[in-house]
Amino acid sequence: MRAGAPAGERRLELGFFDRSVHDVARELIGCRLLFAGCGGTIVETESYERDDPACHAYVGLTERTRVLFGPPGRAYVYLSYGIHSLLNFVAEPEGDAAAVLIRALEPTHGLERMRVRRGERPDAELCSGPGKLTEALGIGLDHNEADLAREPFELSEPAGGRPELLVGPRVGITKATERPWRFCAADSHFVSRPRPR
DNA sequence: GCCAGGATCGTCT
DNA sequence: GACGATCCTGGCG
Repeated sequence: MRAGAPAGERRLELGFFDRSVHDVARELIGCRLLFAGCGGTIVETESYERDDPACHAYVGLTERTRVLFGPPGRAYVYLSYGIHSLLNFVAEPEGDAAAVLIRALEPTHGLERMRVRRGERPDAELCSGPGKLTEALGIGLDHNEADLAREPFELSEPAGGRPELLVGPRVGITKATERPWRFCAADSHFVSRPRPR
């Protein structure tokens, strides 16, 4: 028995990711993401599909985008602005490139370790952004292509019902900014930017 | 509280 | 050689 999933919680199967990336992004809200025992509840995601100028796979198959075209249920980690590692979950059947960017967590597990990695600051800011949460959890480029169904990842369905969602335009991009593919938990105080309304 | 600017490096042209 | 799916700091009010 590891620390983590209490009895009765369902782990996410790889099949969860083998469908529309937008459905995956929506249903990830409220799920729990742990990495080596650190993490919390997913409260903000964005979806990126292949026919989407903001998606890295828009340019086609390259060494960098290979993982996006690969099987669903893998991690896609890349470096943003030369500084921050951003975590994505690959979705849709093999051959269809798409991914969900994990933008924010409500921290619930491994708080002490996350505070050490992030430095002393309010817990509300531990994981309230895509670069922040990878730093808090200790995720880096080394974890690109990692299998999300295996250690050290641990993904599980919401224990209660799914939270109410807010949907709006994506953040921090310059192309296809109008597509409503950002999903937030309606009642969360841990999102990375003002919630859409 | 808000905003402008800089850090830093993998990837593609 | 340019460009980011970001974050933090400092300056100003």
